[in-house]
Amino acid sequence: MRKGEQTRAAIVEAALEIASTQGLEGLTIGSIAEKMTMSKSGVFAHFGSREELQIAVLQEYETQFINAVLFPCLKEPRGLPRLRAIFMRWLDRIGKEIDSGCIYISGATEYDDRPGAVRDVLVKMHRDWQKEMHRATAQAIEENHLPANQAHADQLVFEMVGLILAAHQQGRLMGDSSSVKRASQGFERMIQHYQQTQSEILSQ
Amino acid sequence: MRKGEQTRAAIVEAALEIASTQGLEGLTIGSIAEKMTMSKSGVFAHFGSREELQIAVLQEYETQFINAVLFPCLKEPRGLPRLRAIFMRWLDRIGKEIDSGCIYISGATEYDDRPGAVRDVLVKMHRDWQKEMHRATAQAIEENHLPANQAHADQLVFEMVGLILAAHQQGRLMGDSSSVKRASQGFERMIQHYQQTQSEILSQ
DNA sequence: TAAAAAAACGAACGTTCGGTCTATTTTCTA
DNA sequence: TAGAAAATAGACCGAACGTTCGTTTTTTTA
Repeated sequence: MRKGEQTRAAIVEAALEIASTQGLEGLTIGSIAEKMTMSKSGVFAHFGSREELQIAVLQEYETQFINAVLFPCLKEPRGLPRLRAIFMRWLDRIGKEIDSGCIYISGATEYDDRPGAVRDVLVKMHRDWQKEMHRATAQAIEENHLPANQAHADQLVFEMVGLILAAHQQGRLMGDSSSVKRASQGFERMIQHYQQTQSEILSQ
Repeated sequence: MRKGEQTRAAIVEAALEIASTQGLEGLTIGSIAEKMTMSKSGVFAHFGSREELQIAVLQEYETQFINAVLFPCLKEPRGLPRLRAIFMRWLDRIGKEIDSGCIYISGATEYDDRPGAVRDVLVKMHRDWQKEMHRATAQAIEENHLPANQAHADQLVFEMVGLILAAHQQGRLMGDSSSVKRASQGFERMIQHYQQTQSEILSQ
């Protein structure tokens, strides 16, 4: 019904804010209730379990992530321009999340060894996102913006993930204000290297 | 006294195992007590607080880490050989920790937004380790194994951190069995690139 | 070997957690 | 606008948490 959906959406939004700083594990029904000035049971009734609530938060994050990072880049030309745009928007978002935290990243370490529905959803989201990155990279190869060796695509995605993770950790834990710049420099250096490479290094 | 120190060391060891899989936050005094077949209060008395216990676990991890990763590499020739040896041993350790988990990495996301003594200790350990990496990189520059631009050293350390983080996440969360190989390929590619570079890209 | 010191125990504490249940209020619908 | 359905409140549960405390057992020392 109308009112219920409205409240549910507001709860998920509040929960996402809490989960960003406290992690999905630090997300408690009591803390949401307080933030919403509602009773615990009122919050709880919208989800049925904490697990469902955590999954709802993850799905909301995914929606926002795709809207903010991927969609605006689809108007860029296929190939390297689009790949670069995606990485830069991703990195830009990480930069903004240095204050708040990224639940994709915190969730990854929280749930990398905790089986269950939350982990399954999280893994799928990571996998889906990396598939998008892989597609953009493969297109850059098709367009001859990068040398024609599909084996490079996985490696490129892997290294992009690394640059993002480093930017997040160095920015948040170590207080390194130049971490975003370092990640973008790393990206440009990586692209430059692959463009020069006659694909003799990794194909072997 | 004799017996007390012995028990304390055994507790820390057991705690380290638990923290590896459950994280420093998932480390409870009850779980240690169970593993040690001791009473909760018996475990507790050795530390005085959970925070002290967590710090003891971190210090034990640091000792093991330095012994396993850094020390064996000091007999390698200064410069690139030693730098490469350090990275490879670090990566090798991460590979072994794909089953158990690395508390440096899980702790980094658990405590990146949680002020306190545990975070302070964790930050110092990360900082100290990155200083070691920086030193090894700077020596490689001194030895002319890498082009003479000290500005590169920070960037190299940053990218190495990224490769390690990616190997850990992809291996543990995504079940990617080739993550260690990808990280080592990334390292070699990075070194190769810096060796070719006439330092015109990053110095600007 | 007896006294002193250290180590370990076990019960209980106050608190917080996710979750349940019932009653009441609010919202939607016929 | 009356009645059905949905939403919320509030009291409560059992379990787990870190921590405290008085007591007992074990170890060390004199």
